[in-house]
Amino acid sequence: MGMMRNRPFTDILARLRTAGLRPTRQRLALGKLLFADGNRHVTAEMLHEEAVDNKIQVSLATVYNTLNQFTDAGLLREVVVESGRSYFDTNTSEHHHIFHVDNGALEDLSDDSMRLVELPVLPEGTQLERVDIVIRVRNSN
Amino acid sequence: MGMMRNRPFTDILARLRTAGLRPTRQRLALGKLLFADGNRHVTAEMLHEEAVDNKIQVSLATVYNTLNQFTDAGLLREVVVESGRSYFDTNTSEHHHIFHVDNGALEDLSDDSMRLVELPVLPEGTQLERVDIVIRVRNSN
DNA sequence: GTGTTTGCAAAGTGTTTGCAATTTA
DNA sequence: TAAATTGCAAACACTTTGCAAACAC
Repeated sequence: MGMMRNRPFTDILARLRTAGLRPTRQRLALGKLLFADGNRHVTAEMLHEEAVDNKIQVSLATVYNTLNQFTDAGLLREVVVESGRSYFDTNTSEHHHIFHVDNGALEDLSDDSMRLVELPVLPEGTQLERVDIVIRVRNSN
Repeated sequence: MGMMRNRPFTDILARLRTAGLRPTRQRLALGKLLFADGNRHVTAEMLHEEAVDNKIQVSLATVYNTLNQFTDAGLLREVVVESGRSYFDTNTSEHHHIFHVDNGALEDLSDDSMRLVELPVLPEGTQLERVDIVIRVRNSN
């Protein structure tokens, strides 16, 4: 039972080690914020603000670097919904998104609620990297 | 037959008028580049370069402004495939895209080659704005 | 100790904006 | 001539980078 308490932290330590990233104070703290509470979608700005609010001393540049390193290591996935802002998703499995254009909120979509009938024929000499589906919604009032 | 030659230009003049945009030299020239040859996907930078190559005197700022005005007027549609770069599509009907991650090329997908089984249930209080599907491919060698 | 990571500030992208000069109607 | 548009340069938002100081192992 007591072990449960520490699982997130321990988990992150292991994740970083596996990814070949030194578990520095900043990476551990950011990882804790990112992975402790299930699926999250954050921008660098959002995560930095959250870190500051939690009295974690880390620069915005390091947040950017960390998000990119986590993404390269497969711990995060980048989601493109708006030009000029990068979102990072803690859910790296294949799935799609709902994007709220009014407030910039992004949520996962359970994969089974939606699926493509069939993939189109890909252009000659290309291979599929991934299919991105974004359902864009706005407040209906 | 002779009339065919001028159709694109005349068409653009009419489009601009309908959209309430004064048909200035720059807008007409950019519109001609955009709409003369069927469906195109351009960034501001690309269109500006093309204009310069065609001896059309227009500033990059005006290209940006024009692309935004055309988009607001429904003559273009913005497509988000990469954070940090905006693409504009001359095809404003409902359709999806193939994005070549290696070279940044973007192409339309015929709508019938692909379709969603069903839309997910939208969050309470929201309405659908649009569904964006991007098939990301890379060179397979 | 050695190599890695951090933080800052500076530089880099892509895009928007203020305003005087120009153009359109 | 009145109102809209252009072009430039400056400002912007977001992101990356160079390098000295701090840190991990």
